[in-house]
Amino acid sequence: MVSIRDVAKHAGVAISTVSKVLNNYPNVSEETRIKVNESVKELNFLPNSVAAALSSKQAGRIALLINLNTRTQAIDEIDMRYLSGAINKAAELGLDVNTLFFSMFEGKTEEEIVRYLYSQSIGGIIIYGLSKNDEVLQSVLQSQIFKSVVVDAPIVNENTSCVSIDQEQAQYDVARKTVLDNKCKSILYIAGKKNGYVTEERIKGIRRLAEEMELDLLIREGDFSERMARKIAFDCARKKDVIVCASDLMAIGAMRALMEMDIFRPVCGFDGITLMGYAGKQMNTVRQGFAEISEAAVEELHYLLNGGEGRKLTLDYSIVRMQYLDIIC
Amino acid sequence: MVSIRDVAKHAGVAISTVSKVLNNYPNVSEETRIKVNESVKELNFLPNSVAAALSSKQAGRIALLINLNTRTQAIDEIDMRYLSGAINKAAELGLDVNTLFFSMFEGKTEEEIVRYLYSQSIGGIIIYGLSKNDEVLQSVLQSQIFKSVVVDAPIVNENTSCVSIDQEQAQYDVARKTVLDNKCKSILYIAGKKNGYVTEERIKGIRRLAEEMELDLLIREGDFSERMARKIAFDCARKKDVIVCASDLMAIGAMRALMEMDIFRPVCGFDGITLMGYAGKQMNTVRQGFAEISEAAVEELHYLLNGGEGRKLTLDYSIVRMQYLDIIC
DNA sequence: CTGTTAGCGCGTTCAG
DNA sequence: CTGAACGCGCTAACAG
Repeated sequence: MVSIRDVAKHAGVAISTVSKVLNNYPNVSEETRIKVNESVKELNFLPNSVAAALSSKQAGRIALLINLNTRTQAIDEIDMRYLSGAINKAAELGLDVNTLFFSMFEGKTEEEIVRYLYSQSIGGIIIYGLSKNDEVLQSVLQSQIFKSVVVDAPIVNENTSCVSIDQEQAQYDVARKTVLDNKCKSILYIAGKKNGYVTEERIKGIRRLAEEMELDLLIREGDFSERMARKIAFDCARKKDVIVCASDLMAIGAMRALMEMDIFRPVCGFDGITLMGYAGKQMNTVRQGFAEISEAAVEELHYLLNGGEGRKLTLDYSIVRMQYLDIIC
Repeated sequence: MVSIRDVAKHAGVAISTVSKVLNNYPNVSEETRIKVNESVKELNFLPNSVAAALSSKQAGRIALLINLNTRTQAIDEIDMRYLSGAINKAAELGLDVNTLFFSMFEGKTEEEIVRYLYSQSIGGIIIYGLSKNDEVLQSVLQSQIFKSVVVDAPIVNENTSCVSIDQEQAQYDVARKTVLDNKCKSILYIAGKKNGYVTEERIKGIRRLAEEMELDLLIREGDFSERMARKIAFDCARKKDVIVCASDLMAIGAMRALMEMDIFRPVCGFDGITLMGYAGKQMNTVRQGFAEISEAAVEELHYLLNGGEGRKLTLDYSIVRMQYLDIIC
């Protein structure tokens, strides 16, 4: 295994000089910089990230904290895209990644969690799927011990950024398109989980639309569950012209109910997951680029780790019509 | 941050003694062992795994190599279960995990891959979804530089174990049950991918069944694709009594075709994924415990890293009937 | 059985 | 602008 020492010897300079070149420090002459870089290439040197982490004390190691959805298991797709987006981007930026699940911290205190992260020499974390009920993780964020990026939850402080699409506007847009396409006068809105940050934003969006277009609006809580959405649709769909759902999964549930009741109502969803293809219908949905969101989160964490200050980032989305052939081909 | 030095001081012993206790080395008296353990608890000490990895030179760091299925995106569920099973078990055993995707190694040479793994101080790898076409990864395994566990591919040598269910028997079992339940005389078998290790085993299973029960057997390659399976079913389903598919996803495709053709044929699948619920029908399938398989793989790697020798492990499976209500409730 | 010592590979002062 | 020297937290020989 070729180490930084070998490179130094080969280039005829000191170890620290090599280190400076590798980490793009200023005080190195262009001449030696080139010499070192050549040696690096010739020897195929790749710095040992473990040693680097130990030495520089938590600089390039980050943790991905994922809230695996064990109840509604069908939406692994979202977590998987988050994961692969983050891991790929991290590799690109030279960050080491540690994937962790919320379940590993169940019943643990804030102190225990912090200690564990310390023991892994972790300097920054990205949190996916945080809800208001995760008090312990919330206080880890508040403590600001780690640089953090929160996906889809509005938490910002000096060391914490948040990344998300504009949920309010997206819900407004997709619902508006569906309403206009079908000339509706009343809406059944099946909302998400009670304490979800995202849920509230989306409700604001649908409320704004209803006001602007003077639509009759009925809101029910679907808890992001297909089954619940199905039940709600059974109970309320007849009375309304269109069904707007806060997730694709719930949209599937609603469509099931409509098919069983043998009535037609336009339905729209939210997320743009592939699973949609299996419902056998087509509909409007908000396509969130989960991988892209995750990549942005890693970049943002990288920025924080390099001294940046916490901020709120808003990403783009698009309204698309999903249909069977789009997906399977 | 409390380090091993603090523990040593607190317990009134040398640093190395603490290290020995932590790693369960033999030459320590029961007395000091207890003393040290008490100090560890009092100080809430958690060893820094990065420093340990650096010092002990690749001992507790393993890589998960996952072949993300980008074409048929619907089966993220399987990879997700593999991942969570492995990560949880690794945490339990005190192993550090690095999650990597095949795509990160595309176009890379064996040497580059090895160097990268070295740079991460990785001592062992687990490979999911390896096929005969992945020549570079194959040669990494052959080189035996890393202790390895291969899931679902029959590669064994001194430093490599493989873990899998008995594919041949499982295919035999699920098809047999379906045939007996429906009194069939002929089978359409939609097989998997051409160069898949698993595909061949399953074909053996269906062949054995056909011989034993004197059934007419037609085999077609479905490439694990829903769309391909749908097409095959369109072309061949009428002529046969039952459709046996080498994956749940293909079973969905076949069922779609049957519905469109408005004919009935019993269908059986393989995997037991949740996605099945969305097909709206019920059928027999082989339930593989993906998380359990993955846990076993990590345990096996742990065994190899501690000096064990490569071997072949076969795990259990069950034949189940999947149906809508099972899944959503 | 215990303590001392020397690294692991790298980052980072601080003289020169 | 360069290089020697120290330390990160831990493991592993070796001495005592």
